[in-house]
Amino acid sequence: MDQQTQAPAAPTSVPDKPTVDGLDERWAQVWQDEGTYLFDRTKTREQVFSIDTPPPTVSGTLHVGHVFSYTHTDVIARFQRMRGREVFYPMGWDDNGLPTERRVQLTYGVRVDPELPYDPDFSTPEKPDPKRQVPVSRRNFVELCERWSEETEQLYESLWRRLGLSVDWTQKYTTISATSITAAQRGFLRNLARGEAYQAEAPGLWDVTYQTAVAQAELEAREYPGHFHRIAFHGPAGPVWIETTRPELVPAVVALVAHPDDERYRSLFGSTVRSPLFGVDVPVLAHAAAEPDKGAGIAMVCTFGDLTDVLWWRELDLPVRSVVGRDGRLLRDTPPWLAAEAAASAYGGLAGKTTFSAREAVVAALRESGDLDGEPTPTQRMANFYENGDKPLEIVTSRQWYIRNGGRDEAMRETFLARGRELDWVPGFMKQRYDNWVGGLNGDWLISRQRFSGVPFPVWYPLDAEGEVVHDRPLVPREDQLPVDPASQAPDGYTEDERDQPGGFTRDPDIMDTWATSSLSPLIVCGWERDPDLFARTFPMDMRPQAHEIIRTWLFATVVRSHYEVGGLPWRTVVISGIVADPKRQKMSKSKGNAVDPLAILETYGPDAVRWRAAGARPGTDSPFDEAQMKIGRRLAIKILNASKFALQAGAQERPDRITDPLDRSLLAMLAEVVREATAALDSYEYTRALELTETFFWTFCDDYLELVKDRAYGGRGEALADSARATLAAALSVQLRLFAPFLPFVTEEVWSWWQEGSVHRAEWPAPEQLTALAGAGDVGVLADTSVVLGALRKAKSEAKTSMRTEVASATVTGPAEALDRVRLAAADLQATGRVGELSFSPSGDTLSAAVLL
RNA sequence: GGGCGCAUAGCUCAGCUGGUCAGAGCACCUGCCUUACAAGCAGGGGGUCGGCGGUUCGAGUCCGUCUGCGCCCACCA
Repeated sequence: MDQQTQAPAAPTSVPDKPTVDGLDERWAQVWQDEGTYLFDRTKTREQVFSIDTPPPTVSGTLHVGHVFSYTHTDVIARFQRMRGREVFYPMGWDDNGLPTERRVQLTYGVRVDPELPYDPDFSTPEKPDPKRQVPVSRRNFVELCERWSEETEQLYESLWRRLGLSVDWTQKYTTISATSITAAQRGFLRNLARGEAYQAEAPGLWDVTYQTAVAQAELEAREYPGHFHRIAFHGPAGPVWIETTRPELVPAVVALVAHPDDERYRSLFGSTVRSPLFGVDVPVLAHAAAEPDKGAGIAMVCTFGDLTDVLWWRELDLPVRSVVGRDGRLLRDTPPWLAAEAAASAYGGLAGKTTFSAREAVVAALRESGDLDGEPTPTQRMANFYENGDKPLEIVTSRQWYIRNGGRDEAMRETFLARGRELDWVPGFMKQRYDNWVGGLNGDWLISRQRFSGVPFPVWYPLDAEGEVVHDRPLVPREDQLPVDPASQAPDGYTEDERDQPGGFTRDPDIMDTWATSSLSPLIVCGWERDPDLFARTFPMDMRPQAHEIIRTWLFATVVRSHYEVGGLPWRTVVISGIVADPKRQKMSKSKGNAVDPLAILETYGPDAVRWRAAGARPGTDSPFDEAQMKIGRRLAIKILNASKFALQAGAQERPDRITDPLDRSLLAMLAEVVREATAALDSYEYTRALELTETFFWTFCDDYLELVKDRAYGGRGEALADSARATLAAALSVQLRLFAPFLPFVTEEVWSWWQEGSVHRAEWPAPEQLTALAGAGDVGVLADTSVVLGALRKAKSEAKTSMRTEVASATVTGPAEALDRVRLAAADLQATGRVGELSFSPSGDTLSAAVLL
């Protein structure tokens, strides 16, 4: 215990009218000037608490949901810092990839035309028109992405400073920085060298709007209106009717498939039927994945209409007959299997059409040929969409890069499920999401995107004498050459003039998906391969806070990458935040127009109030946003100012040897228990409980203890008893300010500055042992029972509709003898507070109460 | 269709391993200018803990089941 034994000078800087307004700007500045939250990298791994903060994407805006979840993390960070851990708490911005591109397209009204040359004098359109986007060169576009990112990042940082996040801003990172690119390329090269990354040409989900492949984790199933069409195929024994929602794919048919046990079609298995309009002969096959009660029970397999088609194509060894191109239109050239005159002419009317208008054309032709039975019947079906797209995904065959994640390997999947079990999940049930996702993977992780802004694959390919790309001999840089831009740098052994020449080289055209970079966030921030000393002090990290909707992406991908690079988990604990909904329980989003601007809320109520409300939302629990709640937090902050002012003006002094009064000791015994429980709660990330405990105690402290002790502290019963009260006030205030500090950093810092040295945020977290030592044999029951009697006195006055200053002629306390003994210990304080003339005690019954005569 | 979560006062939520657990805050009502705070203080009313079964001496608290709500995943014939 390092309590002072001499009385310190009386506090002199307590304002007459304390206010919470303006505290945020003042203290944010001080913390920055003093470097209060700078990370001390001389500390060892055991002394460090490291946090893998989610980098918000700069493609959007920060809303109240972000404010809540980042506050949760900050509460933990502040707690750990006060407990003596050196907190490694960097902040990142995700300015990489397609989301940023989308944002830039919309904001500036531009689109990339890779053919255009760079225009150094380009300026964005005055009034962006999403319908008529201005074509710009790739380099101009990437510059616009950077410009957007920088502007947004500054806004984000100022909001976080305003909120009081205790991040070390010197550790800031972005996902498109040279450091991040280097890490992403290094990680990829190592995955490639170890065989964890591979390239394959295969059918995959494709967004025709953005013209890029899309990963399983970015899918979203949505309802999509369509029509069932009943269409005839022609067999030896007459027509075979199938139902389809995609008649435009009839030219791509490769087979009909029914369930092997389906009596209706059993006789057809092995035979051949002819497609309508195009007259292509296709086999009728049996496969267990066919569902007899879906549609007609026999399905038209087109390569490719959906993922089931891909399954049948693979398992039944069917040919590829793609008709939908990357732009979502039917191929302009007539495919070879439609070379016959009638087929070619039928296809001629479809070539170059969108799938939508091709469908209309095919339906008209089928109707005319008599191969359509009845009229199409409307249906709602589920279709896969890219989560940011608005057209259903097509399946297109393309060459892509993958990282093995267990999606095609049972044993590996089990490995990653085991990693999930090693991880400490808060709350525990969120692990289910991870298990569900990993268990349901149906392919490896697609990491390549056919886009412009992002981390390029550090890969070139040789071109043979005919100028054909030799994909199976990729050329890669050495790690010490990273980061590389294969679009402007030539691989070793080649010169730039050999680019795209026969016998020369070409670059890999793709960039990595943003998750391929952000999945390395723990490695990037901890200095993997860049700063081994930092890495040793910070990795594996202690905590990953994140939202539950990105368990399948960010969390899982990070586990995969870390497993490959270091053979272990990237962090010990993941803390999943809930969602902030509007008062009607709708999820907040900008598109719904119900998103609340966090800056306005911060300005109205102050950051402490907003943080208080945020801390009321437990991990993993969704919480409605209710502005009325902010007022309560604000009131708490004001109360802390006023109560502290009173305690200090009453002469609070840290003199532990003076604490002798039973009521004082009772208070400290009670507080010791609060500290014990609050600390345990915070240790297990239950910050809400810690706040509740602290707050409940604080209100008892204000309403009962401060009132009971007022007279004595002012010297009403002599200096010795006054000193006991003053020393108790000092101890209790000091401890409570520290308990509140993680939640209400501004107001606690303000009060701390009135009478203490340094920052409360670098002060030592209170220990229950220190308080129990001060409390001695203090009995929590003394204050508790005295409060009961005080309540009876107040009730009597309240019911008499009279002032609390009213004199009480006499009061008789009744109850169990032990309780009466406890109240006796505080009788003098009770009498002074309640203005009780005659106080008597009469043991009876087992309920403590008081008969009051005004 | 598979999984997870939630259902306790008008509102937002606590109630951990079953026995002072029927609570808190807000809202509401009634009072009080009490020199820390009127953006305050004191007091008060208000719930058969979603329904139905079961285990138990005893169940918001455990089990089953049903209903409703939310989320994650799957679902293009």
